[in-house]
Amino acid sequence: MFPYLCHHMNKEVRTRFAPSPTGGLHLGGVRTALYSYLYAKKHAGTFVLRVEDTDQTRYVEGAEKYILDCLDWCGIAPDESPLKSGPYAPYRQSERKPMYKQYALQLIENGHAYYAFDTPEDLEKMRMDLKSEKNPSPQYDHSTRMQMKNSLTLTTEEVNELLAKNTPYVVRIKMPSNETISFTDMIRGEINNDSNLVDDKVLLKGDGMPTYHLAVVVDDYLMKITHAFRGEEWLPSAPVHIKLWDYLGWKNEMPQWAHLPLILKPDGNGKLSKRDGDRLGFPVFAMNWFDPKTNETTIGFKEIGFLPEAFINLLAMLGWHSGEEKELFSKDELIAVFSMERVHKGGAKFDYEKAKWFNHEWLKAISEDRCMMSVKPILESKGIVIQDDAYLLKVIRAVKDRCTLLNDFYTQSVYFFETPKSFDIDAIKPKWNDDKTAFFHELMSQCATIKNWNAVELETIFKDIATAKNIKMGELQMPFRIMLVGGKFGPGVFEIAEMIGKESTFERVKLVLGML
RNA sequence: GCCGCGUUGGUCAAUCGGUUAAGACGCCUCCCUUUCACGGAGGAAUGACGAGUUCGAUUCUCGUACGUGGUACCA
Repeated sequence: MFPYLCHHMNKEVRTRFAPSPTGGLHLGGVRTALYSYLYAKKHAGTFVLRVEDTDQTRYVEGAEKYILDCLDWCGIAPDESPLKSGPYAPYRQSERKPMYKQYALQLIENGHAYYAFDTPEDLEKMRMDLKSEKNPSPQYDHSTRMQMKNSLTLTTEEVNELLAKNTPYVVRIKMPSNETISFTDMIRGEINNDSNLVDDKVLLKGDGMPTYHLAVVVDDYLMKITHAFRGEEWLPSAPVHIKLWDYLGWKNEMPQWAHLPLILKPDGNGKLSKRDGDRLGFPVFAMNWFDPKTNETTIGFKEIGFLPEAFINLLAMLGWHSGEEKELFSKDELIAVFSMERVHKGGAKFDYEKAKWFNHEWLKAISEDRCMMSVKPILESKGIVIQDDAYLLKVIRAVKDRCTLLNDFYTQSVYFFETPKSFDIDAIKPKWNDDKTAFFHELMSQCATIKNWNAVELETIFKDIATAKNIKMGELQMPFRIMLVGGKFGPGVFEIAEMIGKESTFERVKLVLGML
C-alpha cells in the first residue's frame, strides 16, 4: 500500500541522541533524548548515544560522562554508547575520524563535492567584498564558488600540486542549482527548499575532522539509524543532509527526520538558555554541572530536588500531549502512549511553576519507602542524624503533602530531629502576658504525670487548662507551635509534640519561655 | 537583508468544518484548618490581523503582522 515506507517498516527501529560534550545538559537536549528513547522503546527498538566531539576546540573534559550520568538519572540510558559498546562502535566521532574521509573523496569523485584551498583570510575578504545592506552575510555558494580557490576553478594539475605540497584544504559540498529539495518531516510534513539558497557547506575540515554535516549522515547510515530526532535549529541545514544521503547513494536508507520544537524562555522571547535559569532562579540543566573552565557549578534539576519521574514527565508534556486529560505519566506509560503525531510544531515557553507542580504530584505518587530513600541522604547531608528509619518514615508521612521539592523535606522536618535554631518570637511576643506563661507552666506540671504521652491526651489537658484559665485556644496553639517548630508551619502541634516526645517538648517550651 | 519554521486564555494545551472552545499550571473568592500546606467548591481569562473557500470557519487557502531558528573549517 505504501511501498515507499516499506524499507522502514521492516527494519528494527534505531534512534540516537547525538550531543556535543561541551557543557551542561540542557532541558531541550534531555527532551530530544527522551523523545528518541520513547520512540525507540515504543517500537521495541534501540536507543543509541553518539558523542559528536568533532570540534576539538570546544571539547570539555568530563562532559561526556556527565551526559551519560544525566540520562542514567532520567532513566533513559542508551542501549549503545561509548560506555556500553555495541555493533557499530566506536560511538565517539573523534574515534571514527578515519572513516569519514573516504566518503568525502567519493563525493569529490562523483562531482558532488570539491577541494577548497581558501584561507580564512580569503573567506573573510570574499565576505567583506560582497557584504552589503541587501546581503549582510554572503555565502560560499553557487554564485561565489567560481571566484574562489578550489578544485572547481583550478586545473587538475594545480590541485594535485597543492595536495602534494600538503596545502591545507577543506572539502565542500557542491550544492545543485535550480533544484527544489524536499523531504518529509515527521512533525512538520513536507518541507521544501530552494537549492540556490543553500551554501556549499564544509564537509571535511582542515584538521581532517568531519563537520557535523558529513558526520551525521555517515554515522546515521553506518549505525543504521531509522529515525533521527533533533532540535528545530537544524531545519535550515536539513537540505544539505538530504543531498548528502542522495549523493552518497544511500537515499533509500535515509532515516525519517523529526525536528523538535524549541523550548523557549518563560519571559520575553528566545530559546531558553542557562542564563535565563540563573536570572529567573530555576535550573536548566538536568544535573549539577561543574564547568572546569570557569570552576563554577550550575545547579541541576536533580540537586534542586526533582524526582526523575517528574522531570521526564514534565519534559514529555512540553511539546507533546496525549490527547486525553491525563497529565501524569510514568516512563512506561509514556512509552505506551507516545506518538510523534502528537508532537507540536510550535515552541513552548518553559514554566517553572508547572514543573514544580509535576514534582509535587510525583511526590504524592511514589511509595513511602521510595520517598524515604530519596529524602534520607538529603537530610543526612545537612547534618541531621537519623537513628531510626521507622521514625523517619513517620516524619515523612507527616510532612509529605507540604513538600514540593525533595529539599523541602529539610525545612519541613528538621524540628523533628533537633531543637530549632531560631524561633519566630515576633509572632507571639506582642500578645504575650503572664497568664500565658502560667498556662505553660501548668501544662508542664500536669503533663509530668502522664503515663502515656500522646497527642490526644495532651490536647485534652491543653484544652482543659485553657478553659480553666479562660484563654482562647488560638492564643495558645500558635505560641506552642512556635516553641516546638520555630515557625508558623508544619502538621498539627499535638502530633508534633507526641512525635518529638515529652522531654523535647518541655525542653523547647522552657527555652522559648525564657526568651519572652 | 535573505531563507526556513511557527502563532488557541499569563503559561502548557484539547479540538482534526458545526462544541456553551476541554483540561492543567498560575491567579482570585469561599469551605476545611485557631499554623503552613493538602483537599473541596466556585471565578476571571483565549482562537494575532485581513481577505477568500463554504450553508457554516479556531479548524482549509492566501496575504499581513508578530515571534523564532538559520545564514561559521560550532554543533
